[in-house]
Amino acid sequence: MQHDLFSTNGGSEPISLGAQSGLLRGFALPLQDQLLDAIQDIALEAPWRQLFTPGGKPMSVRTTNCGTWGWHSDRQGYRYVAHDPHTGKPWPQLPELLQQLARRAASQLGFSDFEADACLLNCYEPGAQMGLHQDRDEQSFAAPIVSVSLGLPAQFLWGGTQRNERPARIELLHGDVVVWGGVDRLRFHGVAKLAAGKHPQLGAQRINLTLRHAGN
DNA sequence: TAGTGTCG
DNA sequence: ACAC
Repeated sequence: MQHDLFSTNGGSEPISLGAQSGLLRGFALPLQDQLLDAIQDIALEAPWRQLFTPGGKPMSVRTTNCGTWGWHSDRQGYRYVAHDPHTGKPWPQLPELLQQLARRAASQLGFSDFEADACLLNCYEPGAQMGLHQDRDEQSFAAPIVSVSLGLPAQFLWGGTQRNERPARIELLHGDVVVWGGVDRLRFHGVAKLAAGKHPQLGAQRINLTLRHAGN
């Protein structure tokens, strides 16, 4: 049978962030232990590493990937790669558990049959941040973006399609899932500098999982 | 321009 | 908030 892992939070209404985007509060909570185990396994195969922007500046998050495609950044630019530049091996497999979580979350926002082929994992420690940007390295923008928050709370910066629009600040908590697609697919977004704190499971860090359909 | 530094 |  199809498990009821989502029975606790899967039924709550999304908080609207736009016409085709929303926040699912606590959506991933029923899976938290399994998600944390999966992340540990991924990091054993594909270690956390620091990436650099094309301008040569270090990003403040630590990054790894799982799935067919992994997001990578260096002097050459932003792109998806099939092999981990650090190990030369393919990225770890995307856990079925994560695939199902993403599919279910996307479905809640009206995006049916979402199939992630890329999962970017970003680890934030206090002081880390992510500047406003668009997710535009994927081959098509037809599929939505699904973003899972674990660990310390963060202020999500939710902007418009134009960079000059002032972003809203939305607190994201452990277990929250944000989905955006359609007319909201190219919205600028980011994460404000992470405040100090300790999470019961993750300690002084926040891990964000971004699930995307990057390839064909 | 997924960055930092500077100015109201 | 904005310039680069």
